[in-house]
Amino acid sequence: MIELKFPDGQVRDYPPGVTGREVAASLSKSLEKKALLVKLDGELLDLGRPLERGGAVQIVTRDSPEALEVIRHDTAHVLAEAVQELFPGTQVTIGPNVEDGFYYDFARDEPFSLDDLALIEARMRHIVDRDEPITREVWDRGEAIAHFEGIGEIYKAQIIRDIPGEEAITVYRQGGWKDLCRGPHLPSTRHVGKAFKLTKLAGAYWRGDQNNAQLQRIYGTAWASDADLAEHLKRIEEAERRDHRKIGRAMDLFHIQEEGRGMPFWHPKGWTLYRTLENYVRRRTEAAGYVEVATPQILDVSLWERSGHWAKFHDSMFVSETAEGEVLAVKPMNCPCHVEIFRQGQKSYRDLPIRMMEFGGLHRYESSGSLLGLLRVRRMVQDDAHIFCTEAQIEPESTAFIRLLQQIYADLEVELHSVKLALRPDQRFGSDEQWTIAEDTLERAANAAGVEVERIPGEGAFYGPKLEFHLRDAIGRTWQCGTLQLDYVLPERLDAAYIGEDGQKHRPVMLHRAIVGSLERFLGVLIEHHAGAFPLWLAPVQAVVATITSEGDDYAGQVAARLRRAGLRVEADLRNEKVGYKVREHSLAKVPVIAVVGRREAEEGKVALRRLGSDRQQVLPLDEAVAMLTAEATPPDLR
RNA sequence: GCCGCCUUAGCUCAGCCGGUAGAGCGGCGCAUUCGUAAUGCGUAGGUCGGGUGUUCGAGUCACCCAGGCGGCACCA
Repeated sequence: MIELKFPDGQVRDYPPGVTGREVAASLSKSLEKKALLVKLDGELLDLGRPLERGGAVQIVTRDSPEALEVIRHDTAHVLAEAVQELFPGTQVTIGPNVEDGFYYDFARDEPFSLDDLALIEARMRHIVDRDEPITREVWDRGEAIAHFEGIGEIYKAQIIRDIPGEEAITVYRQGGWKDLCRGPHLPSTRHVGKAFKLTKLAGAYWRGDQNNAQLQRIYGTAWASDADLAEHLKRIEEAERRDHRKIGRAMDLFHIQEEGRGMPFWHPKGWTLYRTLENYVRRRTEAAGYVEVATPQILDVSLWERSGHWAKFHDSMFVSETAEGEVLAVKPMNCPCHVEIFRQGQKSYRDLPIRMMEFGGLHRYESSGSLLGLLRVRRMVQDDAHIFCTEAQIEPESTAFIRLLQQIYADLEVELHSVKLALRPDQRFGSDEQWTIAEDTLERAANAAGVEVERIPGEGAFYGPKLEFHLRDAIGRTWQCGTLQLDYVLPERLDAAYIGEDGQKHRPVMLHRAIVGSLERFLGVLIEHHAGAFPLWLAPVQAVVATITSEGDDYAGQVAARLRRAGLRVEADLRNEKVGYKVREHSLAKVPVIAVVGRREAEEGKVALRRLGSDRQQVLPLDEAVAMLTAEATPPDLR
């Protein structure tokens, strides 16, 4: 007998080989009906899988998060079956889950069309209705390869070849259709349900390598219930309305045109926002002990050759040749320039750390397909700084940096999505010991600032590991904004040195760091995060003074002048329009405060304030309103 | 760069099977002075991303190019 322990603490004996289904049935008829999977000691198994040993057992039903993952994965299988029924000759490859859904990559010469998606969805529903039992089989490796090659599934055969020798090869039979899969799966296709939708069509490379064949990826979303699906679709729709490109146009912040792909034109309001952010970051950074510098936009290629960037990145640099035959490269990053400033004169260990900051305008020739609004551009300004320090200063400087970043993100009310630690890449400089120390130092520094990091192998820069601070856009894509990178290489290549306590020359360590990253990208995220409704201190237009009739014009002018003198960005709306119309218009333009003045306010020396998103009014004496708004419009670091 | 889709007035979008373009908002003009998310009337805007082809005739079909979007790849 094997001993199974249930979540409620109950322990029961069962014969070895009992299935999850039988266990569920032994508890209650209704549980047997609802059961989808069984969990044994944390491992999720098919309901029909014989249990050979005892342990903590749990019957998993539709409403559990684990079941949802399996539902999504099974929906991908149903998708694959439907595609192969409809389009014979199409090869299947892989179909993993992603956030909120799944995808499946197919190899087929002819591309799928959007119309095909509807067709495929209909067939998927049909397969769900057919209620095909899903069963697990363990196959011999050689037979499995022969089978999949025999039916022309070369990708599946390839996958089997790459499965480590000790692992079992499992094939799931779904009606008459078979797929190689680790599982687990639902008992039958009926349980997949119909709360799914195919959402997008895309190209994707086999094994993520652009040298390989391009496959066709179909994305879908799947949920445990129709209500969940509907809610998800609604969320997506709402998120799309927060798209910074739409809001940017509606608020007249910026535009991008064909002749300057990836190079935003900032309009007056957008530029006000931009400068407000820039000045805020500048103050916080200076207060943290940085010095600001400015360096050339375009430099002789020899500097980039010395730094090593020319060899590695010249394909993504803008280059110009002069009439005299010099080759100049537009700077893609500031690091070498900062090293050159460091190298001027002689530096002592007493000077370190030197924290050198620049709002550096950069140009990078990013691939055409990667450009995206403000989030991926070819022209950007980074809040770029380099900290030249000693080995011993790396950790405290790193921790201080992360604290500064946390402070700034908190002030801007954005939420950090994740922090990644990009570890040594295959091609790199430096010894393994050096890398181990560098990686561990960054992680310790992060932990000291209360940040948990996610280690990602192979993603580091060639000169050192990096911490990446990721934010999310409206539809959930993540974007690296802040970064902290450890670099032993560039000081060496560009011969940066300081005189140590011992009177000898030493190499400083260089920390590359940015908090908002590129102002363009950060503003893109910020616009989406706030849906254009910025906190008062950031809003490009902070208040509009709106009259009700022309009799309020004089007083409105005085109110606007008072607010402007107090430093607020204010517009007066004296147009001959109904006040309701003005309120609507400025609300749509996301102006945080509308100050309505009519005869009453004029007579009493007051203003009626209306906040964006609220329909209540606050009637205040002008002095009080000015004091209140001024306080609120003060950037967080100046309060 | 690769795959797919899209590209019509300032904006958002409609234009079926090919017969030389419509709406709403916005703009402009006039009237209206009206207390918190759209006052009424009038009026001007486009040759349909660019090009080539098919056709008696193309926004509508085909092809090429460009840009945008969703992915993939890339991201110092």
